[in-house]
Amino acid sequence: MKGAARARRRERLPRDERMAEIMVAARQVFCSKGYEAASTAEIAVAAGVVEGTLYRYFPTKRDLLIKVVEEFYEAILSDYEAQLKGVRGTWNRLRFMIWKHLSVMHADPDMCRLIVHELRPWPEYRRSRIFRLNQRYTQSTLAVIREGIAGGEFREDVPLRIVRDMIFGAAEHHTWAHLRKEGEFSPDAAADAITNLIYQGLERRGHPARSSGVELNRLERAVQRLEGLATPRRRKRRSA
Amino acid sequence: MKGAARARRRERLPRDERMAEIMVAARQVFCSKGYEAASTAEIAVAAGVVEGTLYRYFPTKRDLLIKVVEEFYEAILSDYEAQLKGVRGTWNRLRFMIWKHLSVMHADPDMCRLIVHELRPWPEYRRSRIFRLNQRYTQSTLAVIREGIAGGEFREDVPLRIVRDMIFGAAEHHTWAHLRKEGEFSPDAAADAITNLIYQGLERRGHPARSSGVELNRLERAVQRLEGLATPRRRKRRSA
Amino acid sequence: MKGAARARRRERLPRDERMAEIMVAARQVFCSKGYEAASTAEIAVAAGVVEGTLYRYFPTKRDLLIKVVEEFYEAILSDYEAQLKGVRGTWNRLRFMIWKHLSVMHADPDMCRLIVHELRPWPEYRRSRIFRLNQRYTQSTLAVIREGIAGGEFREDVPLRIVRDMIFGAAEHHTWAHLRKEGEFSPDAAADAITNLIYQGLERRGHPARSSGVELNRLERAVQRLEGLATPRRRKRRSA
Amino acid sequence: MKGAARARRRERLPRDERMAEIMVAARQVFCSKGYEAASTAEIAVAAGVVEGTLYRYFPTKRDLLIKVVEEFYEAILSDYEAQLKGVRGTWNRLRFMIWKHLSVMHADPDMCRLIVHELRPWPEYRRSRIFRLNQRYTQSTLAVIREGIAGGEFREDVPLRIVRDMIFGAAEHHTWAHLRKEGEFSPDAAADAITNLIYQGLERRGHPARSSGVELNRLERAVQRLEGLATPRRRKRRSA
DNA sequence: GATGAATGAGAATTCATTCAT
DNA sequence: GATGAATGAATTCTCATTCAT
Repeated sequence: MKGAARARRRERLPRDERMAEIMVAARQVFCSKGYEAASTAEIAVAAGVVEGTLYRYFPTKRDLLIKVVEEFYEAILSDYEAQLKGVRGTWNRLRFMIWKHLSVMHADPDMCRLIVHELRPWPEYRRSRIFRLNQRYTQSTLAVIREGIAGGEFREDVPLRIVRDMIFGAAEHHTWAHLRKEGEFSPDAAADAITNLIYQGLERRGHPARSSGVELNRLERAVQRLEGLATPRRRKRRSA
Repeated sequence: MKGAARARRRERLPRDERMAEIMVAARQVFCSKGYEAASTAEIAVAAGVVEGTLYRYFPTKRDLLIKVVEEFYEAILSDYEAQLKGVRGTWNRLRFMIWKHLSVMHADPDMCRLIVHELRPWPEYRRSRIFRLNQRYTQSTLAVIREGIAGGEFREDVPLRIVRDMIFGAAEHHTWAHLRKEGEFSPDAAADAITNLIYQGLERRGHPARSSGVELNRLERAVQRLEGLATPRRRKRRSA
Repeated sequence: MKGAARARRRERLPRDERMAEIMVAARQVFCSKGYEAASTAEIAVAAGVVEGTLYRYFPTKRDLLIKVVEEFYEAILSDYEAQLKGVRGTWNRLRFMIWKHLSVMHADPDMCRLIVHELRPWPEYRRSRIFRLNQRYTQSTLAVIREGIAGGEFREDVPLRIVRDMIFGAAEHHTWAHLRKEGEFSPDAAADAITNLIYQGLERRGHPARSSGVELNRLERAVQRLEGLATPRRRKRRSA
Repeated sequence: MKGAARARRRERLPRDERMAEIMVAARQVFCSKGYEAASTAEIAVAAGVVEGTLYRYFPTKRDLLIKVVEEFYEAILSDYEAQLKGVRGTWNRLRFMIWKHLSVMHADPDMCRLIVHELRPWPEYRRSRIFRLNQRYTQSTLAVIREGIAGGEFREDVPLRIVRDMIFGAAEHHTWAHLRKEGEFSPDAAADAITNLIYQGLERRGHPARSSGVELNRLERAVQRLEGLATPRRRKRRSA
């Protein structure tokens, strides 16, 4: 054992690779035990290095978590803007953003719990890149709402901040049990329900002059859904 | 000095009073420093007892927090049901529940942060009385929605869980910065906006215009069939 | 062994006694190994308690050293002022102070090394009680000099600070090797020599012979004038 | 960026130059942070090399400090013996040595603190070249005293070691606050005061047969000062 | 009922030094 | 000659909880 350890000792890796290995190990340990319960000793063992080596790459345990989460976030957000471009129609675009958000929480509940319950309450969170990445995502979602307003689908007096809070708050609340491994949820169904509720909640109402607006709106939405189906990428995702 | 301390020491209090004193002290310390950072030593000092005494009343520090929060919750929820009885109209009743929730978060951000960020993530939370008290509050809110449905104001296919998640998720998201002392919000304005959005989102559409809805409905059903043909899985989910 | 340790475990002592025991142990360990090399673990073992207990009495290892040194200092200085009262004559009184200082260094070289080499260089030293205790001792010594001036034994232009620096600096320099256990010295002989040198250095000159000093003084003033002409700046300094 | 770093890396320097660069960097880091707080990593960065390179030139961090200090010492002491030759008269020669010592401490307090507080307490100090260089300086100073004895100016029973301790101890004590950046001092004024005190303390006293010795001594000193003024080098320094 | 002395098992972090490349 | 990745032992301080008095 000791011999093996010794042998291992001089397994030199380029900086980037070692860093990646540590981050993989850290992610796994953090996710399975939570930040506090994860000890640097355990992470080091999982990474196949000694504790001291960790500190050559990350100044503190906290920083290590932050880097791990940043990496995760970047991977997640890297292409959603591109994907969004392929989706047409306000309802579909809105649903795409909501569904995407829910899907991430569904696919990686441990990591999301880590972010939501451990990292986000930290004071430094608001100065972190994660916060900014998150803001970008949020803004993209609100941009869709703004398009809806500009296009006349939505009322003009939409309280954007509240809408944002409703969408992301609902997602968080809805996935709560799942993040704790105490329940399940369907990203699809939830995305539909949230999107519908928000959509109808923001919809421009029939002025006296648009008496039949309600039904027309419904028709419009049906058409939009068809448009959405016509978008190849959307379809792929849907069937995934 | 020593004499005074000695004198103090003999201040025997009835069990209830001592307990109350400890809880007051604990609440103050927990709120100002957070659960982890609050030490039993500090709480003991604030309560004017020694650490050992704490353990005569509360088996663990965790239990102490739970008791403190329970007390807070009970005080908050004690009369809202009575108050709700005095409010008429679905919109008003809904707004009352939302506003009440937001007001508590506005008035006592420290305690709410404690609940939301510290206590709720605990595994034992779902078995705690706080959870059940919270459920009762939640159910009361949903009861208002159900009344709306029963009264014909709201659609019949309202996804109640999602509505609940939107309301409470929105409240949480909206007050996030305030709980961290990094921002402010208006309970009134937020309650209005959330209520409006939810209300409109759930509203049954076009009663008077119902007459001309028939063909449109047929049309929409046709569209839905088309969608179903295009993405079989989607349909399955939707009907789930 | 473990059984014995367990048995020991509940050996409860009043606060003062336990504190005293820890300080005795700490003093011994600090003295024999130096501050840095002394580990809290070792001190705890020597004191017969666990490490945690140390921290119930002293907030940090540094504080522990400070308290240990303070106690030592107080014991040393407690009665020297009384003792000084029993000594008559400037030379004797001066010698007493110097001898006392040297004697302490002779008797407790480890502790003195600790103070001189470890504690004194710390930034907090000047705000410590030790510093003030030391000042008091220093002042008492200078008071003797002042008496000598007042009594006409010493010149009136004695540079007190420099005298202080010479006395205590000499003591430190002279005992240097001894504190390092690399040499010996005689407090008596050293006290004599230092006292004599200081005494003669401060002595007022030629009272009886004063009569013939007049012309010589004139001569010297002339020389000083010459000097002043040669190096104007120098003169300025000197007269400052 | 990376390219530049690579380019830099190949900057092969002759052994001496690299060594010199490292020593300059080390000196700066040691002086500003102290020995313990200075990390080899920081020194390496300051020197523009990697840590490993340091160890190609200096076996340990301790050795590096020693070398740095040795270099400093040699530069300081290189010409003082020559300079001393240009100074005439016991008083002046003595003052020159003291003033020189004080001036170094005034000019380079960081380095002196390093020597006095960090390096000198080390066990290896007495075996280091610095110790011997220092001894040489000390001996030169005592040589001046010996000249004074030989010339009849000083008593014959002068305790040389004590005189040495008084001079250098006084210097150290007097500069103490300055080395800690907590105070100032004037090398000129201090040199005058110390020299005078030592001089008078060692002065041969009027035997009965030399009743007027006191005044003559004063005259002698005045003359000596004149001699000092006649020495060109001395004068330069003085007026500097 | 109250005290308060004592526990004890960590856990994160530091950094001089080595040596394969 | 220079690199720079990796080591690894060592250390202070924390604090909820216990239990003899």
